[in-house]
Amino acid sequence: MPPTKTLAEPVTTTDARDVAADAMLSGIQPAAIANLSASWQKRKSAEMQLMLLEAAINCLTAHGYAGLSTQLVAQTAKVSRGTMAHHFPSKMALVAGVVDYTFYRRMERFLDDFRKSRTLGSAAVAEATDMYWKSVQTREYAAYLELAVAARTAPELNEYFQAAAARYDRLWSEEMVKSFPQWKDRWDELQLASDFAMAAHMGLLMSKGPLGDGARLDQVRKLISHVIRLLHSGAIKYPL
Amino acid sequence: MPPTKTLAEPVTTTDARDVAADAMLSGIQPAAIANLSASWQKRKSAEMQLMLLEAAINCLTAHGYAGLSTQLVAQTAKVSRGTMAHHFPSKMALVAGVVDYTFYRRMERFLDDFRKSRTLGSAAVAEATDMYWKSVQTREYAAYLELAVAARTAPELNEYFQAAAARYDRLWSEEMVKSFPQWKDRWDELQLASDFAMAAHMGLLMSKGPLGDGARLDQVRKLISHVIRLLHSGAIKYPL
DNA sequence: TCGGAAACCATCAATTGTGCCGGTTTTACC
DNA sequence: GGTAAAACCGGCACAATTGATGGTTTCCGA
Repeated sequence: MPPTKTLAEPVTTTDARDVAADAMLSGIQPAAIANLSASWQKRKSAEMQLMLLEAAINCLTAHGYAGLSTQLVAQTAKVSRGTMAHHFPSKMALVAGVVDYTFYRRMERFLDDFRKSRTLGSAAVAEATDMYWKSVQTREYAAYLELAVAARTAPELNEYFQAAAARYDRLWSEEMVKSFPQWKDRWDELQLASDFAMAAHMGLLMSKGPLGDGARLDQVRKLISHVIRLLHSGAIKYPL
Repeated sequence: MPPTKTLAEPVTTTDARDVAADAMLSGIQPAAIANLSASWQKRKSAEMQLMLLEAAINCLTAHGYAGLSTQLVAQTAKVSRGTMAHHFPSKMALVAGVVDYTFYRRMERFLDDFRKSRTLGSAAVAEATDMYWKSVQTREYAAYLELAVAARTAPELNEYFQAAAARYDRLWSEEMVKSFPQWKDRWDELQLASDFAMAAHMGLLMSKGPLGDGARLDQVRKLISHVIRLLHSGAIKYPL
């Protein structure tokens, strides 16, 4: 197969793309999603778990980690609390499930958008940056943010979160190398650009309040995008 | 006087600097701090309030907003819960107090450090950036982060937080203009640099976990600093 | 088909958090 | 010097949350 082509080519069918995404994502795929293709009991269980995880994400984005209670999640998912206890024995088990699920969904959604429209050269960098900013404004990312902050002060959650983040980071790195072969020989620089994009966009999201969601926010967004392009073009040479 | 020396020099008196800082900070100074100079009863009340606010900040940094309880704060401050209720009738009143106090302390601490060592030209920009990064790694900033995230999903807190943030932003802008007169005629650019610094450093702090506190983190930090310098030197022209 | 496992639900006990009250000591003011 | 106010303390009642138990229905596999 032609290794340099697999990327620019819009791929033949959506199946092929899904397969590619699955191959990339299989490393962090939650068990519940895999079990969606099993039969009745396992499938029902998987569907229920996904429903509960979705409900938990909704609760997280709406009321924050502080406002997250098992009662609220069960109520949002419209199931009894006893049922939820059957699938997630403790609150921590639920939160851990949300961590894995959120990382997975975030990666999946970004890859889906990113692979759909594939431009070439430096324009691809700008487009990827825009897409990342878009992905940061989703429900899943809001939940991720809550968990990331909560993990800073909750030792048990932190342990689980860090492990998941490390797996996610490894996969993300692979994807970046695969998506930007022009940068392949300058790996450190690509990583720097990626790290910068993540940090800056996260901070930008959190600055939405003070910056007022208007022109100021947009200027910072453009600056971030500009910097990433400068990094890509070699105008900012590495190491600094 | 030799302007390049002011940095190493421990300044004449602390009074002169404090007065300058007070003039700048008086706009957001909490009542409790002002009342520190009153007599007995009012002073005792102010001291108690400050003690409680400090205890609340400690609880916030140690257990997060989700783990913040009035019991824990009272226990940390080593006073009875009834006493705390006398000074802060409700939990919300306490949190509101922490918001004001945190903003004030953050500004005060940065200005204190910043005014102490004053270099000139583009070096001042780099130094200010380093100082800001340092200020982001403090206890007060951790508490601020918790409140900022919590405000995203707690309407009542959000209202209070936004108002405080707006006041803080106004003061910060004045300070920037005063501190970087070279930039005075390019106000939009200075504001952009300031907004970028805030957002990027906040994101960087939150990325400490995934980035592992090592070389990767440091590279991003250097990149941020570099961008701000480019902005200052005019190498990145505005508007973008 | 039949025994067992899994999905599902209602409820209880224990803990914790918040707000509010009465009561005591200390300070301020006339 | 005496009265009122404020600083300070302990405890109660109410609500909310978590984990765990008992019991019913539905589905899988031998």
